Amino acid sequence: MRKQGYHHGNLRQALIDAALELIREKGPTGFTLSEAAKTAGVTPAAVYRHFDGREDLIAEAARQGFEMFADLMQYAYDKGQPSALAAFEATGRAYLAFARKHPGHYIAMFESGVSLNRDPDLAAAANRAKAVLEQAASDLSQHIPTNRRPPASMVSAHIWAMSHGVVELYARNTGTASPFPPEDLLETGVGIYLRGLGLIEPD
Amino acid sequence: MRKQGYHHGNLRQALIDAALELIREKGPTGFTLSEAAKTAGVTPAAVYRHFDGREDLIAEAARQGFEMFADLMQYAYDKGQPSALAAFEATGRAYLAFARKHPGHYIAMFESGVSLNRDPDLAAAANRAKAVLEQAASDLSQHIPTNRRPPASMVSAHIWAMSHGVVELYARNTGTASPFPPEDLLETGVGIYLRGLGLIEPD
DNA sequence: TGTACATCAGTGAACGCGCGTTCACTGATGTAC
DNA sequence: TGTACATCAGTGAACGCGCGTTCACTGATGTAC
Repeated sequence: MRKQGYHHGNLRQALIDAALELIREKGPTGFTLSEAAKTAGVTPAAVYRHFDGREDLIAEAARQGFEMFADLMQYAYDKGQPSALAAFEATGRAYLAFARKHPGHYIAMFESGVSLNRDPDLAAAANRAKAVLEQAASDLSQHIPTNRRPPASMVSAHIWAMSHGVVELYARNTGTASPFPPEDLLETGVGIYLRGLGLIEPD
Repeated sequence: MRKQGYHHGNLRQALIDAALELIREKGPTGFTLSEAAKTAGVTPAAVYRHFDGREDLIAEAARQGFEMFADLMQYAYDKGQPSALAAFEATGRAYLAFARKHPGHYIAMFESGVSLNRDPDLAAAANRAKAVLEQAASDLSQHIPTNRRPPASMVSAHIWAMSHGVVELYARNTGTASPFPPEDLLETGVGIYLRGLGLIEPD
């Protein structure tokens, strides 16, 4: 344990990490401030030096998650350029990849019941993530004839919904045996959807 | 309050109803056995005359939910006959309608963390619901040329995922302002998807 | 119909527990002179 | 460099609370004769 602060050395981040691990293991319900403190090797009271309380700790974990999430999707989007289609598909894949790689963050972000509006920083991070997907959807929409073009925000909502659904239903070990790997499910689902938009070839 | 049992008159169902209401209001986290008992006008200990404990009560609420869910989807499926497309679309709409009309049940079923395998009756009810959607997907698949036909269970999983995603992200008052009514979102999303399968006209 | 008895749904008190939070404190770290 | 002091991260004890669960009980309902 490297000491870099006064006593513990970055207890703040250690608490967030402990919280994320507990959330991942036991769900947002199972997470307790006391246990997070214990995991970090510290008294529950020490948490209050860094956070306003239990909710604040979860919110900060969620905020960090949204920052990473937005970064990852932005990176995928950029990497797919200049093809609007490649950028869009990469962004969708980044969604699932993030959920799989950082389940604690994902749960804190979407299942912990924390309000995105409780904190401006949290809201900003969440909006940034949403904006990336909307940008990708908007770029893509340019390739659809105007009269057949759904609003970009609707396309983005469809993809977000399908991604989230796949994560919740099939990318979690919830006893519901997944009939297909989640990645395949999302890939094919988005593929069929894009074909429906007339954006990829029918065959 | 009509008395039809010994003292309370169907306390068992009253407890389930109370649990559903509490789950709807406060989430699966906020639900407590004690409060459900209080709502039903009874001592916490009385719950143990009818259920093995807290988990068992939630599981029973979820089971009843899956029964209704399966019934509703089956009804929608039947009503859409003999058109495979109409049956499929009606089934998808029934999904969202159920989630909107019975949020307590929906949460107990999909967000309470209750394992579908803890009880054979619960598992059976859940499987019945799943089977209806798979049947609808299978009927529909017959209209797709064999070489371009994805497995019916995959189509069913796509629709389930999108429906669940719409419910979780846009049909709940989670502060995330829905850009479109959830019904429209699901309707258009499924429509685009079906077009991608070549099952409805491109225009 | 009336009485004695059996059943069993719900009571009320008690339990041990872990929770989130508060508070005055302590003692290691950092800083001014 | 050395000393006195200020800062403040973390302690440890305490709190009130509501939780799920148990237990011996009570008393209303149902039943046998």
